[in-house]
Amino acid sequence: MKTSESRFRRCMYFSSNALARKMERLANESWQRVDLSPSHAYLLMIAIEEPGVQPGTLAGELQLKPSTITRLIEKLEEKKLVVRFTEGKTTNVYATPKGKELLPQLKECLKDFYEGYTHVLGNEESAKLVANMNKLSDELPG
Amino acid sequence: MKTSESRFRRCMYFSSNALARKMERLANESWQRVDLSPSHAYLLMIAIEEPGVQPGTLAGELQLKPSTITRLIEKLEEKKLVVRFTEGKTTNVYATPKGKELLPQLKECLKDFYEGYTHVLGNEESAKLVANMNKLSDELPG
DNA sequence: TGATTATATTTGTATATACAAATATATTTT
DNA sequence: AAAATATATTTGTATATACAAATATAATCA
Repeated sequence: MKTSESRFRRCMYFSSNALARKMERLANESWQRVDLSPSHAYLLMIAIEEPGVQPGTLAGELQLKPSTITRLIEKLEEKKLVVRFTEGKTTNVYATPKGKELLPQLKECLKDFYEGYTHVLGNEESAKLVANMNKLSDELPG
Repeated sequence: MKTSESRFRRCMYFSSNALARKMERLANESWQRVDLSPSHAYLLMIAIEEPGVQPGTLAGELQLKPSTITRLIEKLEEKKLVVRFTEGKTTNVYATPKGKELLPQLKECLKDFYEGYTHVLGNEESAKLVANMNKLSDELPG
């Protein structure tokens, strides 16, 4: 059944969740080539472009909770794609050479992903949709 | 950091996920009064209004996978809010009297939830946003 | 009618994320 | 400088959902 045919087609709860899951699925496919989940891939990209970035900053950029960031970094460390140095209360995250090598592939995946969804609504409409989702997100409590 | 300030503010992956999580949070608050998660509450509402509804139908209406529906029903059965009768390959789900009693409260929660987000963009813009999210969802593969 | 295929549901396991509490350090106040 | 407070991160645990395989039944075909 299509979302637009469900009895809850006017409910943002279902629409936003259904869309997010579709996007998750699409993004997973896009980053499968580098064997990373989308969130891991985005985190790695930031760590490459912003050496020494701290978990708190990553949480802000990725719109995730600090505890989630810790878990993401752990996995990337296991894969030897980033390293973490803790000094005092702060932690700095750096991409390893192995991680940095992935950058061109990561950018390719990103491009594929964007193309995977922008063609549906077109460039302009997609941008508007994202902007409205952001507006709502930002003005909602929490 | 606001979504609109993140370096990925133009990326649907983050926008849709961030919005869905905000909605999840808001919805959880709305249905806390009846001690149900939003998905459980919506499932119960359908079971009340459509006695004997089958898991497959619920999956379509709620935009969730059948396996997820099974898990939701299990929990509602534990709480004695629905019962399930299996005959052959089909299963029918019915709200119990205890479940039916909740209907007025469920509708109240639903109303609160809607009000919780529609005021941000206004009625019309909210409707448009939902419609666009549905359109994208429906036309995406998967 | 027996074999094959299709449909409906459930079960075992995995992923993505969050909440709350714990830890550790830094900053401010008195 | 000691006490109180604030900040950054991690850890233990929980939730929501999905995937893949298993189970069970029904429908179709040969």
